[in-house]
This record gives sequence, C-alpha cells and structure tokens, in this order.
Amino acid sequence: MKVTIQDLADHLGISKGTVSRALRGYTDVSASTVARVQQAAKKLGYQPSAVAQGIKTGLARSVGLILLPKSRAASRPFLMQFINGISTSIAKQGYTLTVATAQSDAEMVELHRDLFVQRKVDGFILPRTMHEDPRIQILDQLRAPLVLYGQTENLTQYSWFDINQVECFRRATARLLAFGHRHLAFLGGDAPLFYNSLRRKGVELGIQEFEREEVQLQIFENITTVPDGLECAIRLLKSPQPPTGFLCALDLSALGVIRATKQLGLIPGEHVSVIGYEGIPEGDFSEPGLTTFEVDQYEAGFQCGVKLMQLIHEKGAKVSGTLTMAVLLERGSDGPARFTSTELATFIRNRKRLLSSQEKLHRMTEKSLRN
Amino acid sequence: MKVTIQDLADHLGISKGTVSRALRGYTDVSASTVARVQQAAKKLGYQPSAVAQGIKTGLARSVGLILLPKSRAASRPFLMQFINGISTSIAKQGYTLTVATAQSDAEMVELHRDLFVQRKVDGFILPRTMHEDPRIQILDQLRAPLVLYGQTENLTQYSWFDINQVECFRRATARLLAFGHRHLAFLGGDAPLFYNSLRRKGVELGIQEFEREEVQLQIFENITTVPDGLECAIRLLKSPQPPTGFLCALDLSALGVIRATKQLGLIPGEHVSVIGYEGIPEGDFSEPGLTTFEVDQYEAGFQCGVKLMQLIHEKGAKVSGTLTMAVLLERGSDGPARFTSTELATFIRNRKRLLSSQEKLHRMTEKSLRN
DNA sequence: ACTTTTCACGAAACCGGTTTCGGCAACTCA
DNA sequence: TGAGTTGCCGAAACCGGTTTCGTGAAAAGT
Repeated sequence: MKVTIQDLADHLGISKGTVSRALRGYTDVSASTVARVQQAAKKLGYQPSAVAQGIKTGLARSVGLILLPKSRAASRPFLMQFINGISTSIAKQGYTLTVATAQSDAEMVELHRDLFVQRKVDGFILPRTMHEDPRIQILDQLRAPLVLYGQTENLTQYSWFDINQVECFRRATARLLAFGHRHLAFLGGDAPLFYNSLRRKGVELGIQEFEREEVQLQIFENITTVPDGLECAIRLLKSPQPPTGFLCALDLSALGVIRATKQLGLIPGEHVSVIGYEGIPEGDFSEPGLTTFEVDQYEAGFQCGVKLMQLIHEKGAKVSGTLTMAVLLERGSDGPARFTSTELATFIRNRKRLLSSQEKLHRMTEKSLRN
Repeated sequence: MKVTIQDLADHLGISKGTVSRALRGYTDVSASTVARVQQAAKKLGYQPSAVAQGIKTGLARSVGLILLPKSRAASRPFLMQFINGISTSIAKQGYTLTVATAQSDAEMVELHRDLFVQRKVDGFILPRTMHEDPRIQILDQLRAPLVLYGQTENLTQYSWFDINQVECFRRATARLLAFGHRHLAFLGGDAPLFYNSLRRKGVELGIQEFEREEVQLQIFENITTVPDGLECAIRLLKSPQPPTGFLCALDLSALGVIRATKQLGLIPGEHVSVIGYEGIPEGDFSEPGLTTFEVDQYEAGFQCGVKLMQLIHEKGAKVSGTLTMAVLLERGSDGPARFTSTELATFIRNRKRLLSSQEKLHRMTEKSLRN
C-alpha cells in the first residue's frame, strides 16, 4: 500500500542510500540518477515518512501551540488568523502546527514538557505571556526553542514578537485628552498577563506627557468580559465623579462599557468616549462601532513562525525581538468631550426623568404609525 | 541531554527490550521489574520518543484538521471550542492535533494527501463537508481514516457527526408560521457546502407540514456575510411583497438582516422576525439579541475525535453516524407577526416621513436635556 | 530424581529513513 | 604507463524505539 524508500530503490535497481541522498540533494550523486529518482518518486507517489526521517534527524518537523480555552475571552477571536499565519510561515520548511489544549495552567506547563520530551514538536510559540511565565522556565530547562507572542521579563534571552501596546495606549490616552476628557478610567485585563502592565503603562505615559491640566485617572484590573465591563462602567458612571473617557485593555470590556452607557440613556461617542484594543469583529456590530486598535493576527502568527524556524534551524541563531504597531480604527465610540465629569454626573441623574418622557413620545409616534 | 530507552536500560542494568516491554505492559515481565522500570523512568524523566515509536507502529499519533481561512465567515467563530473538543477527546490515547491551513480548495486536497502519505497524521476530521467532497475522494483512495463534521452523499460509508439541521430549520419555520408569518425568506449560505441543502430542506419541510394557509417562500443562496445579508434584506424589504419572516442559514447573514431592518426604521422582532443558526457571540451583542440555534462546538469536536480514535484503533471498526440537536436561543429578534406582507410594504413606504418627525422630537428632548 | 512447563529476560531483527565510510571505475597528470 | 584524483554508488551503521524468538533457571508435574 504505502511505498517506502526500499520499494523505490528496488524499482530503480539502486540502493536505498543512494535514493535518500538523491532526494536530500547530496552532491555525490550523478545528475542523471537524481533525475531518475525524482521521476520515479513522483510516478510511484513516494514521499518519505516524516516519522522515519525524524528518528535520525531528531526533528519532528512540527511546532507546538498550546491553548487555554478556559480563557475564552482573549484567545478566541484571534485564533484563526493567528494559526493561519503560523501555519503558512512554517509550511515552507515542511513544518506543521501541533495544537493542544490545556484546562489549567499546571496542565499547560506539563503539556509543553511532554510534547517536547516526546519529540512531538521541535519548539513552541507561546501566546499570552505572563509575568514569570512558568512555561518559559520549564522550556528553558529543556533547552526548547521558543518564541513569545508578547513580552515578559529578561526579554533579551528570547525571541519574541509583539505589538507596541504601550504606544497604542499612549496614543489612545493622548487622543482622549485632546478630545478634552479630563476624567479617565483604565479598565485593565488579566492581571497576571504581561500585556496588562504594558497597556496600563501606556495610559500612565500618555497622562504624564500631558502637562496642560490636571487629569484624573482611575485604574481597574481583571475586567475581561462584557459583563465585567458593563458592571464596572455602571458603577463608575453612577459615582459622583464619573469618568468621561474609558480606556479598555480589551474590546470585550469596551463593549460592556458601551452597553452600560446605553443602559443609562447615554450616547457612546457623544456623552462618553470608549476606546478598546484588539479589533474583534463584534466591535463592528455594536452601535456605535467601537473605536479600537486592530491587531493583525495573521502577521503576528507569521512572524512568530519565522522566528521559530530560525531558532530551530540556524545553529547559534541569535534571538530577536520585534515590535510593530496596531492600526487605530476610528469608529463612533469616542469623540470630543461634551461634559466635564461633574456635568456628566448631573446629566445622568436627570436622565431618568427625560428617558421616561422620551419613551412617551416614542409610543405616541408608534401609535400614530399603526393607524 | 535527552534520555533514551538505552540510557534507562543501562541505568537499570537490563536490556532495552525489557524496558520497552515493561512500559508497554507486556505480561512476560516480572512485576518487580515493571515497578523498577517505571520508577526509574519517572526519576530520569524518560518518555519514549513519539517519533521513534511511530516508525515501528506505523502511527504518528496525531490527527489532521485542515482549515480554509479564506472562508472566514463560517469557520472562525466555532474554531476554539471545536479544537478544544477534538484535542480533549484524543488526548486520552496520547494523540495530538495537527492543524494546517490551505489557501484554496486544490491546496487543501493536496495537503490532506501529503500529510497522510508522509505519516504526519493517522486520520482526518473534515469540517464543512461539500457535495461530492474532493477531500473524501482522495482519502478514500489512500484508505485514510476520516470523520466528517457534517453530512454528504453515501453517508453509510463514513463516520460522521452532525447537528440535525433539517430539524432545526423545520422548527424555526414552524415557529415563524405559528407566529403568524405567511411571507418567509430563506437566506441560504455557501451553495457548494452540504449544510446549505439541509437547512433549506428543513425550511421546505416546515412549510409543507403547515396546511392551514398559503405560505410564500423566497429562497436565496450564498448569503454568507453581514453585508450580504444586509443588502439582500434591504432589497427584499423594499419590494412590493416583502417577507415578514427571515430564516437565515447563518448568524452572520441574520445580523445583516437585523441591520437592514433598523436602517429602514423597523424594529426587528416586532415589525419583522429574524432567526439565525450557529450561536456566534456577535448574536448576543446585536439589538435586539438574535434568536438562533446554538451549536455546541466543543461537543462536536469531542465526538468527531472519539469516532476517529475508534476508526484508527479498532480494526474492523464499524463506521457510525450521529445526529444531535442544537438549542434554540430565544432572544428578541423574532416574535408574533404584526403585519401581513402587504401591510409591511405600506408601513415601510410611510416610514420615511415618520422617521423624520421622530428625529425632530428626539432633537427636541435632547435640547431640553442640555439646559 | 527427571522431565515438562512456566517465567523472565537477553539478543537480535525490524521499522524507514539518514549518513558515514570505503571502494571501484574513470579520469587526470606526470 | 603508473600513481593520484575524482565521481558515483553500495554496504553498513545508526537513530530510538517495538516485537519476535530463544533460552536458562525456577517451578511444577510424575
């Protein structure tokens, strides 16, 4: 059924060693033999078994990506294009992507170890880097090649790729300040993940650089889902000094903030401003559309793949880090500050009455419509 | 660095054959030796190389899943949980998931062949089944184990898992009919994919079974994105006999329909009804929420994995098909028919005037608010 | 006490490749 | 023409496991 190198050698009447050398591009095989072998290989449909190759070369020709589906929030939207990017970049060297899922952090670390020790993969791409990432520690011990998608401590020791999130949030902050907002809130994401510090740092930097007036900043963490963002924003907006501008580490929490503003009868982008980060598709379906930084996940995956291939193949290859920018999508959820914080608080208090009167008007027109 | 079976054997002073038999659970090894070997393996951190194992057993202990990222529409949302399901079910037998991406149908077929011929995978899971699926044809030739996620022709020859989409759309249709809708539209998805026929069949069945009154049904295909749905719905709603109920093969197109209704000043769920299928997260962010059938993608992946493991391991294993149901999420996008088709047409014509008057009222209240 | 069976393990073949090594034949050069 | 290269290929070792086979020693049977 399956044709082996021996079958091919017998068919050509030469030794399997010669067949192997011919196909691997050794120079000590005559051009005519190489041609014959290649032709016969194509005719018989021979392709060397990756498994058998791996035993001698010590390479599985696969890279590992281990996911934690528990954290639906941040890993779901980016997955398809990220995978596509990795897969495309490594395919050139005959590599494939091995994807596994873990249900806990501990299991994730074990999985990395096992996959490498069992030679199922030759290296890893690590998304969602953490502070003192335990995956890195164990892979260091094993001397496993790895590339980080994200940053962490001791960055010079590893290859990594990341978006300049500090700069993104610095710009987002500067943007809201330029719009006239003076009371800001930063809704951070998963505290143990490194990105959170970076995005927060960007906000703080943006405020530092702004010297014209006093700026108020409230900081929150672990706001990772729509309900989280909703609840947090409701609480803030009902406070005596509500923020007029929201900087959200994640699009999902930004969508929650938008919901909250609408629940309170406010118009996002007009009464309050919201900026997100990541560019998930849902952001285009909210009303108004979410202003956010769109990350090119395909490119991210691609670059991670390229870097990992270098580490695996070029002995003594230098580790390298790359920082790129995300694109600001200016949709409708932010804009010039209409209110100060104090004005907004008053507005929100008065809003209830007005809402009910509007409701009445609405019903009136609806009724007239029916007839 | 890496500890091999020979290292372990030397360390214990026994032959590597015995070590292997001890770890593989052969009976002709004394219990005490088995214990010693297992203990030493753990101490030295020995785990057999999957690559080396594979050469003798002929198994790579990996299953393939090949994606077509081009078709962003349908494959993106379900991916994470589907992968999680597969990965979890096959992990028990030491299997991992190999994911690759193809940029065209032709490349996808090649990839399946190559991955199997190179023994990188022992079998495949095929999502998004097509009519006369070319992947199946080539994998049949290679006698490669496969499991379909979806249905196709000659279903008795393969293992497959699917949602009973016919029944879902029959119910959706019956639901709209019970709500009093008599002019329906079915917005189908990718015509070459098998699911499209099934969902359409469900709609036709639902209408057939309804014998009380005459029902009008308009059918469209290849409506796979939000803009597609938007454009199609606008056109339909502006026609002389607009449908009052929309059955959408995909949530994305349903979201487009909801947008269209709102653009025309209609209230989804009140003036027109929309039902989708799949349960993508975006459906929960639209206003009103999208009524849809939620598919458990984790379960789907899990079952596909289980079936594939059976095919690979149990020689002479019977192929098996499984049909389950999706859960109807009753959100706000559908409801009792307020209008007949004719009434709706009139309503939409009159709507423009009313919209501008409402706009005026709205501005009035806004102005009073500001002061 | 001697044969037969069972138990437990070592030796070796094997899987399908890669890579090293050695040697024959042809070719170059003096 | 004989010695030294060079080109090309076969033989064999090797990679790290699995599995078959054979055998010595202990246990069981007579």
